[in-house]
Amino acid sequence: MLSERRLEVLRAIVQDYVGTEEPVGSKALTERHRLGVSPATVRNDMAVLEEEGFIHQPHTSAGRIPTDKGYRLFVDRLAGVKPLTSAERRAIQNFLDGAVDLDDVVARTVRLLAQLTRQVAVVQYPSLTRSTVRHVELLSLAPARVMLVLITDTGRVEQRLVDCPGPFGETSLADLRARLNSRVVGRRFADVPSLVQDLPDSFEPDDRASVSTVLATLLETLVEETEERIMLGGTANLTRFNHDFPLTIRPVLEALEEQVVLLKLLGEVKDAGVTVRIGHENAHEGLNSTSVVAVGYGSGDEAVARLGVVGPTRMDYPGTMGAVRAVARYVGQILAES
Amino acid sequence: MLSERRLEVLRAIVQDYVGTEEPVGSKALTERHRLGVSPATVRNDMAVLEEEGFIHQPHTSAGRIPTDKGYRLFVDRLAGVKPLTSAERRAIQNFLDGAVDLDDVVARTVRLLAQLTRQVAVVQYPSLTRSTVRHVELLSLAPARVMLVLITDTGRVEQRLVDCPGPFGETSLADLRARLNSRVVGRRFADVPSLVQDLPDSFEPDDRASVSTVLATLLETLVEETEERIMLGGTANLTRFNHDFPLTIRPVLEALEEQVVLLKLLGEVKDAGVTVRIGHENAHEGLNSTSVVAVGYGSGDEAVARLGVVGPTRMDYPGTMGAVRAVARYVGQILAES
DNA sequence: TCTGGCACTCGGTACCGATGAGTGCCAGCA
DNA sequence: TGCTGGCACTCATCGGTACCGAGTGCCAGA
Repeated sequence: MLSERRLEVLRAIVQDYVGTEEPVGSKALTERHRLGVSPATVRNDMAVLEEEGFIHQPHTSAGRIPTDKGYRLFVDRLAGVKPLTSAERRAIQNFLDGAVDLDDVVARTVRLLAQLTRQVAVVQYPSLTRSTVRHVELLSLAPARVMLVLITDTGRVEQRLVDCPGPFGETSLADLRARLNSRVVGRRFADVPSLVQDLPDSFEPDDRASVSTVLATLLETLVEETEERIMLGGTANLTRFNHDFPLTIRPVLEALEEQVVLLKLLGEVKDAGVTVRIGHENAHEGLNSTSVVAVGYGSGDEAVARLGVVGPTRMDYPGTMGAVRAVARYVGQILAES
Repeated sequence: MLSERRLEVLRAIVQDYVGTEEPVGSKALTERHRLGVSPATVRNDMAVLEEEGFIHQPHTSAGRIPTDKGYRLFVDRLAGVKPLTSAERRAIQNFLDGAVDLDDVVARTVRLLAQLTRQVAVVQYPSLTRSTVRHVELLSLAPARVMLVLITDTGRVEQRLVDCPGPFGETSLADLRARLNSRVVGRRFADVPSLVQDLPDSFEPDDRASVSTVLATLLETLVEETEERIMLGGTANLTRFNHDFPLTIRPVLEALEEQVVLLKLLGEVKDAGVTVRIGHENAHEGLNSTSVVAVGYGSGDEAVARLGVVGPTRMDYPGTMGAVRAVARYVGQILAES
C-alpha cells in the first residue's frame, strides 16, 4: 500500500505536470510544495511510484510524468471536483438563457463547454428513446403520399415521407391522426409499438395497408432516430497541445469525425455522476492519448443524453469535471423549462 | 506580356510544386518537362516570372514556389477542370443514392467531398429563401400555445413554438391552417409576406391578435432560417499539411468553426461555374494560406445552396475543381428527384 | 527512515565544416 | 536577339563534437 506521503507526492506530480506540461523532478517538487521532506526522500518515493506503475520516466535524465494509472488514482482518490466561481456560473446562465430552440440550446452548450474547458466539447442531442411523444402529425401531400411529423417533449421534430400502397382519403387520415394521438401522446417511445399494434384492424379493409405502412414508418423513425445526433465544437483547442503530441492530433480528429465513435464514447457513461475515461481506457485507439470527461443530463431526474469534453490525458481534471457537471445541470434546467 | 514559354514554365512549376511540395529549381524542371530549352534559359524565365510576382524564392539558394498571383494565373489561364474517371463517378452515385433524408444527403455529401479531394469539405444546406413552401402545419398544444411546422420543397422542416396572446380555438386554428396553406403552398419564401398580409382581417376580432402572432412567427422563421446551416467534414485532412504550415492549422480550425465565416466564404461564390479563391483573396485572415474551391448547386437551374472544399493554396486545382463540380451536379440530381 | 553528497546519464543546444542544390551573371554562339 | 554552357557565389541542411545542466540512483551517516 502507498503511504500518505507518497500519495501526496503523486498528487503534486500530477498538479505540476498539468500546470507546466513538463516532466517534474524531485527538486522542483520540494520547492513548489510543502512536503516537509528533502528531494532525496521524494526520489525514493518516486522510485516506488514508478515501480507501481503510477508514474513514468521519458528518459533516464528526466523528471517523471503520470501514467494513465496515475491519473486514474488521482481522479479516484486524490482530487475532488472543483466548483465553479460564481462569475462562471453567471456566465453559463447568461450564455444559455438566450437559446431559442433545441438546436440552439445544443449549439450554445457546445460553444460554452469548449470555451470553459478550452478543450473539445461533445454534446449529444436529447435521446428519443427516453423521450415522450408530444404530437404526431400526418399531412397528405398527394393521394398516396403522406408526410409524417413526430414532435417530442424535448422539442425535437422528425419528419418522414411515406409512400402508401394505395390512395389514402383525407377523412381516413384525419381519423388515423386523431386515434394515433389519443393513444401515444405523452407516452414513451419504447411503449409506442405495443400501443398501436392493433390500430389497422379498426380501419376499413381498403385503408388497412396504408395505415400499416404509416405506422411502420413511425416505428422505424423511433428506432432509427435513436441513433443520436451529436454536436462537436472547439476542435481548434486540440492545437494547444501541438508541441506535446503533434502527430497524434490526426487520429483524434479522425475519431471525432466518426459519429459512431463519439456515440460509443458517450454511451459508456455511467448514469450517475461525472465519468472519466483516461487514455487507454478508451476503446478507440485514436483516443488513447486523450481523456474523456462526460456526464448525463436531462430535464428530469433521468438522463436523456450526455455531454462531455475530450482533451489530453494531461488535463485539469478537477476543473474540467466541475465545468462539465455545472453545464449539464444548467442545460437540464433549460430543457425542463421549455 | 509573358511569352508562351514562360507561361509553360509557370505551369510546370505549379504542377511540380503541387506534386512534390518542395520548391522547384530550374534543373529539375527541364528534366521533368519537355520544355526544349536549357536550365539557364529557364532561369532567365524564372527571374522574369519572379519580377512579375508570379513566383517567389523562400531563400537565395532555393527553388521557386508559386505565389497567390501565380496560382491565380494558373487557374484562370493554364489549367482546365479535370473530369472525373468513370469509376469515380460511379462511386459518387453509389455513395449518394443511399441517402434517406435531407440531413443524410448533406452528411453523405460532406464525407464524399472530403474523401474525394482529401481536403476539408463544406456543404451548405439548401437555402430557404429560394425554396418554396410545401406545407404549413399548426398544432394546438395548449389553449394559447401553438406549434408551427414549416415544410419546404427541399424536405427541410422548421418548427417554432408560438405563445398566443389569448386562447385560440381549434376551429379557428383549422381555419387558419386551411387558408394559410391555400395561399402559400408552392410559393417562394420571399413572396409569402405579401400573400398573408391581409389574413388577420378576415378573422373574428377575438382571434385577430393570435392570428397575427402566428403569422409574425412564420415570417420570422422565414427570415431567421435564412441564416443557413452548414456541415463540415474532413478536418483531419488538415494535418496532411502539418509539415508545411504547422502553426497555421490553428487559425484555420478556428475559422472553420465559425459558421459566420463559412457562410461568408460560400456567399462570395459566383452563381455560375466553379469559383476559386486563393490565399489572400479570402477576406478572413485565418484562411490566408488556404484556397477555397466552391460551386453552387440546386435541384433546378438555379443554385439553392453552395458546397466546396478548403485546402492549402498548394492544391491540385484541376482535380479539386472537377470533383467539386461533379459532386454538386449529382447532389442537384438527388434533390430534384426527391 | 530521512538526508546530504556524489558520480553518472543523457537530452538539448550551440558551434563547425562539408555538401550540394540552386542561383545570377557573363561571354560566346546561332 | 535569344539561347546556352560555364563559373563563382549563396545558403539551408546534415553530421559530428563538445558542453551544459537537470535529474537520477545509490550510499553512508544522522
